[in-house]
Amino acid sequence: MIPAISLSTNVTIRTNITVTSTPKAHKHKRPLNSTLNSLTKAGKLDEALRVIESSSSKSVTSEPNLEAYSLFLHSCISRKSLEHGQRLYLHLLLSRDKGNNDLLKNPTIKTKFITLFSVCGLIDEALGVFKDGLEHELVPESVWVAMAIGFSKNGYAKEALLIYCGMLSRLVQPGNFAFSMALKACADLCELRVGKAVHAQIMKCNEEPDQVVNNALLRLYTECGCFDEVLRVFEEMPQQNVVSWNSLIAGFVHRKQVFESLDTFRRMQGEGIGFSWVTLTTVLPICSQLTALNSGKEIHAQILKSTRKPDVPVLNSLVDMYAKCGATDYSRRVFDGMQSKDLTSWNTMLTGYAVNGSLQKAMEIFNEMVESGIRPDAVTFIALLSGCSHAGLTDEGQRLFDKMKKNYGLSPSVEHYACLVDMLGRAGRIKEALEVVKFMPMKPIGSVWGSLLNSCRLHGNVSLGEAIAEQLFELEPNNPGNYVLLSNIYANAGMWDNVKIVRDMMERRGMTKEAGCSWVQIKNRIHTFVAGGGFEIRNSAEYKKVWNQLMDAMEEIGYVPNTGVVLHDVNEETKSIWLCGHSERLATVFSLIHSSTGAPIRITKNLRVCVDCHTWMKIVSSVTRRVIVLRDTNRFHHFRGGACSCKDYW
DNA sequence: ATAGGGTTAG
Repeated sequence: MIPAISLSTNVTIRTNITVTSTPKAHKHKRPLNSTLNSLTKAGKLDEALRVIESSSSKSVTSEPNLEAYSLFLHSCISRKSLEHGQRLYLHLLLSRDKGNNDLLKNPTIKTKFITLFSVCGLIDEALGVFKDGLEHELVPESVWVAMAIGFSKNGYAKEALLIYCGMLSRLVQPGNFAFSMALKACADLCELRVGKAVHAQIMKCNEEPDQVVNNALLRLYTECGCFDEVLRVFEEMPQQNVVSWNSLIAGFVHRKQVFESLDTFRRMQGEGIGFSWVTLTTVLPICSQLTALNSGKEIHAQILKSTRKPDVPVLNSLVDMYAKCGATDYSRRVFDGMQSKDLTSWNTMLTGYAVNGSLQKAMEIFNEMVESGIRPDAVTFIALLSGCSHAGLTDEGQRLFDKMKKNYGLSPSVEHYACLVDMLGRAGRIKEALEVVKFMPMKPIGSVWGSLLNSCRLHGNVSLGEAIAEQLFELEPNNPGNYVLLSNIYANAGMWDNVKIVRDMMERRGMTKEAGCSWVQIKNRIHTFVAGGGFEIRNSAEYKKVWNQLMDAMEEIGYVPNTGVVLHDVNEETKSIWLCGHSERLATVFSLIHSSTGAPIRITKNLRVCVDCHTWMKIVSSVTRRVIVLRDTNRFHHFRGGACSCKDYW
């Protein structure tokens, strides 16, 4: 923890700045400094230190000069070599005690020590250097900025902002460096009010704000959701660079305007700005979200064409993009080609397999990961546990849950307990699931009750479902999904009166079931279908032809629609007509018409797939001999030859 | 010395 910084404001400000004079030129000094500099430049820091340490034993006048120490410290910072820096610090302290020139007072040296300690994570030490003599000297901007950056980089945005305030209270005039640092701190804290105050100071300042300051403003307003301000700063700044454009894209992502963000990315290419790895790590997750495999592949091609080496985060998001498009083979190829991997790389690959139902492969990745010395974290286990849950591997999942604490020292969070409860409930072991809820060390969150409610639906347990729903309605009164689950339970039991009661309750509370919506990317366009809509397409001759062919083939197989999934009390015929209008079916037929033969069809749905559509898709995959990958809110379904990878367990 | 980033859940 950081000690509270006390920056007393009632300090007499001295007008005469203490300038530390550099040691006077001496005939022995030059050779000493040049040896020191060449040792430092060669990276021989140990030898350099020996020269420094022995210099003081001879005579005062042979002390190395400021530039030599500066260069040495610069090298320590870029190598994050704490040890060498600490030894120099000690040396200077001793030298000061002997009454020599106090170089620790020098702003350049001070700045470098603060930076070194903070890049090494020793923020207390950095603060010590900063505070040393703070009361008695007029400290220039650079030192304040270095300290603030130190706090900021170590995750202490509030402290960074306090440093900025301290600087103002000492009447030190902030420049562009200080402004951008302060804006970053405000952005990290979502401190719009302070951020706007800094913006005002910038406008009043004589110095023109540079590109970095403008970009920091862009991020501040993006983070705080002030999109109008983002657009204004973007338009008004004299020149936008990649970072500015990245902020603009992030701004659209923030507002969930995913199509606009993709358009902005395209515009940026059109204007010859190009992209940076950060651009791609902003855009690739959009492709993941949209299952826009074609766009994702295009970006992959850009990466391959680039002469620069992609960094780990870009490749991680590429692995994720392919996985979210249901193409784990591609993910694996990228993953295997990575020269260095971090924890996220492993988690992403593992999660990709888990959500696509390849739990065996996920376990293989897990074992490889452990063997190569990477410590799994909480995310690793959430992926594994939810994977086990979906695959129905309850025993394996329970073993992992125990192993998590015993072998890896990770105490399970609510989310891990939610997975465990889900796993037991799905397997029909609802009593055990309830026991877990009773004895878990924290209060259950909505998702825990939610998964229990879903288990009641899967296993037709009406009375328990009612009890759980009551809890849930209190906890999450405005989540329509919970009401839909309860009415599903009633509908499956044929209790149509109760279905109506739930529906009326929803209406009274002003809630509507989210409309089913599916989409698919064909070439570069994403086509969206809403349940019961898409009439222009459904009335086309092409659509009718394909639809009728499918219906004939299905009738031959003996498919009968399962109308139980339609929750409204209408006659059987209307119910089956409504089923035909389910969005995933519209998207499927559309894809059959417009995609190239042989290629898998990839559809994404905003809700859970309904039982009847699931059956329907299995048959379509069989009669058309096409692979259909359907991603719903829960998991992936890979339909192939009449069967689904989820083994009807979801 | 200053601005921009990726993974998990019913």
